[in-house]
Amino acid sequence: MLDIRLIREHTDQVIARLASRGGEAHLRIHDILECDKERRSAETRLQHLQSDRKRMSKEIGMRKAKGEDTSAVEAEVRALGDEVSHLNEASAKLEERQRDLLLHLPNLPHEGCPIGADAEANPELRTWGERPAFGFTPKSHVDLGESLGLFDFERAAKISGSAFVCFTGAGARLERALLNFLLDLHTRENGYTEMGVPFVVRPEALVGTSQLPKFEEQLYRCDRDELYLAPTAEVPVTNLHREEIIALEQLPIRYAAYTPCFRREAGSAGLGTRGLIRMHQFDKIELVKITTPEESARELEALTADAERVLQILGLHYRTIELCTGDIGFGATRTYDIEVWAPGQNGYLEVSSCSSFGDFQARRMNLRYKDGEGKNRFCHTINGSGTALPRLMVALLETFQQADGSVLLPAALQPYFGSDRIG
RNA sequence: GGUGAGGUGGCUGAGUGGUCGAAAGCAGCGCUUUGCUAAAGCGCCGUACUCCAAAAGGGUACCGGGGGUUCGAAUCCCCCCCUCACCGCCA
Repeated sequence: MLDIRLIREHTDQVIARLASRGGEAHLRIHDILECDKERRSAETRLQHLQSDRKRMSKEIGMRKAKGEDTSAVEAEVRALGDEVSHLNEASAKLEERQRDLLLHLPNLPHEGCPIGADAEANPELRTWGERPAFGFTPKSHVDLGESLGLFDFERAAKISGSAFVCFTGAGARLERALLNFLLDLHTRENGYTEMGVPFVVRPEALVGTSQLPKFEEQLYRCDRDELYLAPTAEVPVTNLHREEIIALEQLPIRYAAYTPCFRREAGSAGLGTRGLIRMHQFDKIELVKITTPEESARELEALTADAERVLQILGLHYRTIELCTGDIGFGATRTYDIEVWAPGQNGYLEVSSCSSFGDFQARRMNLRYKDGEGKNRFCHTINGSGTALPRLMVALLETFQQADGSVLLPAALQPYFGSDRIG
């Protein structure tokens, strides 16, 4: 959520930066300012009336204590009370409208965020490793999975519908090995605290991290209980500290958490295709940081490096790109995507999206810290996948497949999997 | 799911329908005293919004959340949420 004062005082810059996203968000600024103006004027009038009422009521109290008759004043205040409640209602409505407008407004892209219309304009920042060469035509993970018995899409569809998977035998073990490997890496070597969080969350939490109110159709909802299935661990983990004021010494907070992620993927391209690349449910390790404005840029770089390290240790070729203003997510102010090479797809797959949100989420969830001068300020929040599991598995299987159809696992994974190869 | 107890400022903890944004203590900040430490004394010490060009300074709201009664609610009434305890059910 953007600060209404920022919008009020730097209107032109806000409009310009929102416009750089494309879309129509910047066109709503005018309405928001109008609403703000109306709201403040209503509030001021209301406060004057309340002040009068308060003063007169006190007077009634004092005069009653002296045994004087107060019926005339009481009638006067009663009339005032009606006016107060009307104005109060009007002012509350305006405030709600303003909040709703602000909640639908995306974050401002960071000054350093490259300007561009769409994904085509995302600059590549760096690559690591090289595309593996094969003496044969590399297979897709779908074919490898079939011949090695790693997963079963048909039976998953039988129980849950399309775009779900059932990991079987060695596939299930590989999934579990990856989870443990990733959590151990981030907690033992990269300095994150492991968290095990609920997978089902209240709407407020989703408003906090900005999946709601705008992206409701992407979420699985449990109507009876007003709960949603978490689309990413970002939601439960970042919201752990909502409504809190954190002591400066406790920052930065760094969490790593495993959760399954549930996404309806309404309208997504590629949902119908077979394979592990886009599913309604998938496992992910998420890295979340809560920090100060001063440290947030550095912490984003460090978090991105922590995610990249996963691919380096596994020996997987990848590239890191930065999302341009036209492609960056709703709440993000700056985003790096890490894309791993998948030979069977002959293309890169996004396995991690590392973003800084500035104080955008913190404002929504009222997450603050006490600075050196004892002032309460909004925190900055950062998160990124470290990493998504199915696509990592795709890259592993496709990269390390052998001519005989088996898959040789990287050394770091072998103790977790309990063997050096599949098949 | 049932019953009971409770939710007050950073913490502990008072609070009569009226002058309560809220006693007191602790913690924190500043000053004084002291050779230093300790101690004592005095003062300051919530958040959000809003008015004023800004500062200074006003104002309003907030005692878990939302409604209601009243001229006036932390205090009375209703609904909800949360915490704790016990019971039931259950992995």
